[in-house]
Amino acid sequence: MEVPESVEIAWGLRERPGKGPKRTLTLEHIVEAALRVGSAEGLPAVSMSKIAAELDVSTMALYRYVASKGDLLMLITDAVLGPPPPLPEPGDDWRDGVYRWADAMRAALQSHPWSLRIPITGPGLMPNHVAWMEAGLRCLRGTGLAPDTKMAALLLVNGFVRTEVALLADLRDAFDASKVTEEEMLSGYGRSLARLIDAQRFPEIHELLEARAFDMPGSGPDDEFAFGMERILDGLAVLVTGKPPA
Amino acid sequence: MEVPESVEIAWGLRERPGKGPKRTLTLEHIVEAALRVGSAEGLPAVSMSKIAAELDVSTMALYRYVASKGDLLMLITDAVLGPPPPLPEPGDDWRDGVYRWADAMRAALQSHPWSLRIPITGPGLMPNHVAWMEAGLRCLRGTGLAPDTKMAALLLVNGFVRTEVALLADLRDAFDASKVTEEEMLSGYGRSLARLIDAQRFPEIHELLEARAFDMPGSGPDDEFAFGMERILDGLAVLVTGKPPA
DNA sequence: GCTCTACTGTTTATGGCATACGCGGTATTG
DNA sequence: CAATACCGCGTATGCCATAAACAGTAGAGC
Repeated sequence: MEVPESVEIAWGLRERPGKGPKRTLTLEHIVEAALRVGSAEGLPAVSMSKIAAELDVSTMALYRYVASKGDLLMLITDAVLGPPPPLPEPGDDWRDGVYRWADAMRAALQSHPWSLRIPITGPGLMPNHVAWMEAGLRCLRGTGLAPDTKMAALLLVNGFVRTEVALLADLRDAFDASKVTEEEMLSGYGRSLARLIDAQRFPEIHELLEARAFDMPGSGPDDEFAFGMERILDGLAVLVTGKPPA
Repeated sequence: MEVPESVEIAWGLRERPGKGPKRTLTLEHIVEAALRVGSAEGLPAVSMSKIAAELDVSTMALYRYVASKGDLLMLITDAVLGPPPPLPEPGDDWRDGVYRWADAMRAALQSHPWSLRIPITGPGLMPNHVAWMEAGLRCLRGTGLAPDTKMAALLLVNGFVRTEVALLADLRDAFDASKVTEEEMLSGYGRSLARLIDAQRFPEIHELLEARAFDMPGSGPDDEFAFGMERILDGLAVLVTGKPPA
């Protein structure tokens, strides 16, 4: 019944009676400006004033296009996601399909990591969100899973991708601020831990530190993403075939 | 090297020279007050003024205890998590252990869901965070996984739990606002989707809606959590034993 | 053509926020 | 007793989102 206004606008369900003066902006221009601000200065800088300044327009002008800042943020999340990757061919392996789907999502989010700090206010109803959902479901077509199981599986993957990108981005700019190279990010965390922990109370972590688990250069963010995805896909494979994934 | 100040305080590494007047507050009192405000009015209401008012103290007094609001938010996330559940016995099944670990975390987060909107600013260094990590590692002791693999596994589970609780909380208060019962939450989403979608462009979602996947009362949030956990655990089991999980 | 009217972008105002700064007071240390 | 170092507070600054009132503009109907 009550779909938020910005959602209806995004789907083109609101027609404008062309009465008054011509509009100087479009929703797309506004969202683009917001993306520029966010990329340059992070989410806290994404204020109505900054966006308006970017467009050489007064702050309040934006409210002719958007009902509230929250609505604009919803539009931003949709724009960041962008359209989903091409759909898989009918004969393709579902595993490859889901992996590619997740990886494409990762790439999209990673190009605007600050946007992950936007508080989610509900399940996605925006066009790109729905299109991604459709694409994900298509990847799972051959699995024979029940419809709600497919949804749950996609939610699982989606959550993983978001968490992964957010965590990496946080790590990155936490240690960016400390003028450390990317390679030292993890080892910096290890050293911080080592300073706080004593071996008696935290034997497992101590062991981890002894094993230099945080200094290993071999395991970058890409490997971590691949690791998580393989675990999830293995878990789904058990459900699909009842067999181990070879 | 440079551990944030609030982290050092939380670990008790800052000793106070007892010179001046007695302190009227403690960090714990402040955090408790913040939790009360958050629980009552949500994260946006958690402002320094509101917390100070809750304690009958001026706003600026809080800054004698906390370097910034961000630091206070870190303390809040740690308090919400609380101490981890009891460690598993040496002979226990790792699967049960991890599930219980995740479920305990879910319970902790669910009692303060608003706190999940606090932006994470890096890997956890606070006492409870570290204690939970230790507990999780202990659950994985019998698996024989490599140390960094264990970490990756815990991160995977942790991300899932957080995402799941956050999503559920968002759904809940999105539809709370629309004066709808909890049972109608999902079906309300289904109806919104149905209004926006056409069957040609979104055949898979259309099919999902036809199958009434959003109206099924049988699949509540608990089942969804269990589903995700079982998938992840199955995926890990493949890694641990090289065999399917029965 | 003219007027009406809905729509445009703008200015100004309000109330909230985090926090920098400096004050007078207080309890411990020498 | 005096010095010191810390306490809690009041004030002030500069952001922020957004409500309200305003003057200009262009299409609709005549």
